[in-house]
Amino acid sequence: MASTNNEDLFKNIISHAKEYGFIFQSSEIYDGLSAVYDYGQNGAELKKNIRDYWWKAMVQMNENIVGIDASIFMHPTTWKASGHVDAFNDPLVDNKDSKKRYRADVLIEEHVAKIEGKINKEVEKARTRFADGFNEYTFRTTNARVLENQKKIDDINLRFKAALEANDLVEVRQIIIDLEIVCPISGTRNWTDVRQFNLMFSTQVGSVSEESSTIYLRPETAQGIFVNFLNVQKTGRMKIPFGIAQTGKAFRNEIVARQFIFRMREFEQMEMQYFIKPGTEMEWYKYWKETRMKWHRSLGFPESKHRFHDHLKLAHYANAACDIEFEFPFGFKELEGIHSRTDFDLGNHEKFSGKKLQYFDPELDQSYVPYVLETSIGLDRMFLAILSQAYAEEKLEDGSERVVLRIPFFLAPVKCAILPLVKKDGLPEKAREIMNRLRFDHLCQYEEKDSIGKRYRRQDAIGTPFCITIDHQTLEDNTVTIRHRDSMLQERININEIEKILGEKVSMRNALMQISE
RNA sequence: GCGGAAGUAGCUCAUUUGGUAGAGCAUCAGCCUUCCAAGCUGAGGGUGGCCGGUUCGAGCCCGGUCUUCCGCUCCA
Repeated sequence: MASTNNEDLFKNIISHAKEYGFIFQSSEIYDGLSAVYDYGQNGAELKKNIRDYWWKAMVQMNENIVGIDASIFMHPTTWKASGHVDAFNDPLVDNKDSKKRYRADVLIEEHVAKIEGKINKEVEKARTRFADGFNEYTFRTTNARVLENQKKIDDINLRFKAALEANDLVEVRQIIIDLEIVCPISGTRNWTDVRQFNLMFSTQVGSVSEESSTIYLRPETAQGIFVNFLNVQKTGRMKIPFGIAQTGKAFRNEIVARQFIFRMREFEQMEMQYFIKPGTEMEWYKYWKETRMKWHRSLGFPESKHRFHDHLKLAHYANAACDIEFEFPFGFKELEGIHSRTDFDLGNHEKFSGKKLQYFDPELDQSYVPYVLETSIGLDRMFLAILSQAYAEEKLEDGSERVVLRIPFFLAPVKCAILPLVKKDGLPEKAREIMNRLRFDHLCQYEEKDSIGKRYRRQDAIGTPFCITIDHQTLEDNTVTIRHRDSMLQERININEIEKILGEKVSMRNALMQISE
């Protein structure tokens, strides 16, 4: 049972998640559906609590951030404007010998880079030869070998661009063959056809197929915010800088979707788009990097578990971008992205919709398209991060073992278990009384079956922070024991103190205070 | 998608040249009443992932298919 390495550990976490009602595979009775998962009774609670914590940290704690809930269906032009129709298509090609898959555009770009390398070598050689009298510009524009290579590059780029624009995949393959590009692994030119993978799911609107039109399930929630920028700004009388937050499902037809709920075809995002004055983006980029990292750190996990990863290669819409990575059992992986999106999105929506999406800045006495700073976190990934960090297999002093989920108290699915020590002598009745008081504020569980030790372990396994046990002494002096999940220690307290203690311990308040410092 | 491994009860696994499926834990009922899992008695639960082939006979051999895990790749 005990995990000896990270691979075992991850497997055990997955089994634990299923065994205790956190995550089930979708449509399991039909053999499941690849890369789609369902949240069970405890998973749904944990997920909701994470979402709530994010929402409160972003919307409730910031006067200038408001939340919306946009639809999953959007006008198809949205995705032309956002660049997803074009940029989310990767032409892929396999080498039949090495069985490795490559992006066709990357193969061609790398080939071009090689030729550029040749040119640079030529330039450097000349520089040493001519010493002081060397003029790089003249050399680059007159040297025969340089010109020849430069023409090669220009020709390739021209041909490749034309092929992409015409969506001519046969031509893309022909380019690879003509350039005699070989697979770095096998060294052969034995390529399959180039295939296109559209990462957006499409469906039909309209009941009759002839009248229907194709629309997409959104691949990101952000566009629902951009198209509502003016609605919210005007009706909320928002002044720049201000933010719009949203949580919701998004869909991507991943070629390879794996690693449990880390990469799913249907997933939930928590995004906030912060609208700012152009030119201030680096300032806000820095601010939100720090602010979002604080949020992650407020969960009390070891500092070494999080790190920033700055993007060198930027997406089509960004001028600066980084990830907050978390060390999952399978390594450091992206949890949240922070992107400076410039005016790319609003600018394009202006272009495609013909509507002005601008903000009048009274200080500057002029209108502009705001710049956007995005924070985008995967809720399911956050769930997995918390689950894998919380999961612990412990060896106790008496030699026995327990599995405990050390979930931060305020995120735990069940906050408190009410346990009569035995199933008679009026203890169940007393326990029910307490349960009926606590249920107004917290999700509690009442359990009377099995030995008390077994019941404690079951609560540990789902991460319940507190167990209230009613024993014979309770009937005499109105006291109970409260047992702490992490230390397994017990205290005897008066029944009237339970609500206060529990209220303080499981409150989100402490964490929120930590991030607003 | 490609390559490798795997799929038998809710979970972990057994059934060894192919002869019509078993254990522990879990679940449920009853007994016991005990502050950190594994006390006693009994019960339910499987068309062996699915489809097909070989065979008198397939959980076991063969083919296909689905799903999961690992590697390649991408992203939240």
